[in-house]
Amino acid sequence: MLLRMSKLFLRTLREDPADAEVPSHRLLVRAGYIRRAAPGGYTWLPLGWRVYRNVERIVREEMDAMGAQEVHFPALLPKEPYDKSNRWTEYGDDVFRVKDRKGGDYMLGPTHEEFFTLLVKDLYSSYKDLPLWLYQIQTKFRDEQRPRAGLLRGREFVMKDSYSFDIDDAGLEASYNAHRGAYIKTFDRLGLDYVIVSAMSGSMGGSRSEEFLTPAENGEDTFVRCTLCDYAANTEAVRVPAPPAQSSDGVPAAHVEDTPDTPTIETLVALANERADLRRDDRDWTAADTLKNVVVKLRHPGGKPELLAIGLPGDRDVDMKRLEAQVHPSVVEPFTEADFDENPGLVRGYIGPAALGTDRSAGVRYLLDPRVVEGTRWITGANEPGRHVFDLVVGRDFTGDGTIEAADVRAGDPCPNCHEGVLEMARGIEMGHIFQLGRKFAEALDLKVLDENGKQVVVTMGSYGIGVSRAVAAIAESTHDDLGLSWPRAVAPADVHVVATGKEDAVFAAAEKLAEDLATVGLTVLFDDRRGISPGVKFKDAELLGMPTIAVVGRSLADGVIEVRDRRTGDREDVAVAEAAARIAAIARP
RNA sequence: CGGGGUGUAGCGCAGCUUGGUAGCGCGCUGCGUUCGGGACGCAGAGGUCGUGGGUUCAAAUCCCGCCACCCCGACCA
Repeated sequence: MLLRMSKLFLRTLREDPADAEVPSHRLLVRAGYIRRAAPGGYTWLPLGWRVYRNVERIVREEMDAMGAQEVHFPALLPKEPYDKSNRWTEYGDDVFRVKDRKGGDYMLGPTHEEFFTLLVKDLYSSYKDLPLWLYQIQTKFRDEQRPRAGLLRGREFVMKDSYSFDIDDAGLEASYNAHRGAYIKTFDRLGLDYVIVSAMSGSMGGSRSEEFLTPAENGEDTFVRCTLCDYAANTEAVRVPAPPAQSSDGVPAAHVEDTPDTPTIETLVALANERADLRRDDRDWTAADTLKNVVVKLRHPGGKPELLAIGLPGDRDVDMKRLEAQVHPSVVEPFTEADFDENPGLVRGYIGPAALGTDRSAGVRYLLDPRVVEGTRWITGANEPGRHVFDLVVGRDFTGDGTIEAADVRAGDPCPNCHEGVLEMARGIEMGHIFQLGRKFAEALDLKVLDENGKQVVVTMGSYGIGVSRAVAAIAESTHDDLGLSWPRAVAPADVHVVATGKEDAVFAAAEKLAEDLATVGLTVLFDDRRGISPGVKFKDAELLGMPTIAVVGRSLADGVIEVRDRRTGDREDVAVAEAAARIAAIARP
């Protein structure tokens, strides 16, 4: 394959596009790989499409290699199957909904669990047919609140989604592990650095779930990993280890104190340490001794609002993403000034457990942070302006309706796995997500098969995704340098970039021969055969475009040599003209 | 969803305060020179100034609505 730049549909930009912030977006546009066509939608140009197809091919090869079978669904999907899984409602504003001329409801598929389930139900009915692994590579649509960063978060993107169907949990575990292995091979081949982290299953329900994250400053996912053991998790999935229950023996009875002008945790702690009658003997009070009660509104998919109070140590904040992951598919809304007016039982700044709990007058569900265990003593609001309760003990003086993982996770927190190391935080781009769905969809859509005893058994499913178009951006993000893109060989739009410099016909003839020789042995060659372009421009373009090997035919041809450069390392070697093609082929196909 | 900023030629920007014939650089076309690190001269092409309405003799410029893009925020009791 020979791509002549004199004919290639390509225009590189000398300056960065103004609307692109992250490097992958900036460089893919500047280098002429993609163009924005719609909010959150991009057109692939010839070089970009070649990268995309390489990524897609690798993903497909690994799926085929593991024994999954490729199918292809429409992107335009009717409503009915989603009614049965309740996701027509649960998706809320995140999906594009359209109507046909008769007024029938459709959505542009954001994912396809229901349809895969129905397809299998349509054709299979015996345990002998399982396990079954199906996948597709499909355009998905999601009406993101804020598309950003080019291909990293678009409203239209390509995803490889696959689904496993098994007769029992052991089968699901095996299918899950098979996918996990295939993903490791896929991301290794793509040249992507990645971390496998424990994850929340989100809208899919189900149990075990892991994400493949590519570490990147511009990533949208925050994850933690242990400095000692191999624990890694998305912050949303972190389970805070609950300390052991404590004895409340010797803790004085709860007592209400006047604490004027203490609307915040800081002012409350300061006052408690200043006043002789409140001071602790052994140490100063800290924010961690206070129990903060945060009230939010939950909007359930049907539309019903519910009040939820979260009790957590005063030195922690509620992490909205963690909270939303816990309450999904309900949506969290802030508790506003107007809401306080409507709920006189809740005193702004002084909310305490006495008013909270489903059995109390305010009727607010009250969930506690796991650290707030039986026997711990707290300073908290007394439900009156300017008054707080001291020595309020969990279990003795109040209980919650349950626990919730909504407090923020911080670097330095103890590791939930080994309990010895501490957590460090990093950001990453979600490249893949695998999870065990269990029987949720099969039950909702009635996917059953006969087992060996002739009994109907609900099938258990797994669901596995790779962001194919996102991977192009993630690879660009993690491999570029100051000069431009720098593709791994496996996905580069061409194996080698042959640059002819100068004006001598002999140079262009030699470059032409080299390019053709390389193409003949099966390499894809990007050939800069443009006349009248100064060498500096060609070199800059070659670096921006990022082919892994650059062959310069120019001045040194007079000495019988061609210069071969490695884009990544910058290493240069002079190779005799006669050996150039063989040498380059050896580099490109080691 | 809230706040801020921006929208003028393919790209990057000026012009807007103070309304009066739409500009600069890059890129693009032609001719000539140059030819190993984003060359130069001369001559050109290219814009319903995001969009819809309003004010005005006159709107890129002033007012209102909408759309898009970028950034920040979303609870801290």
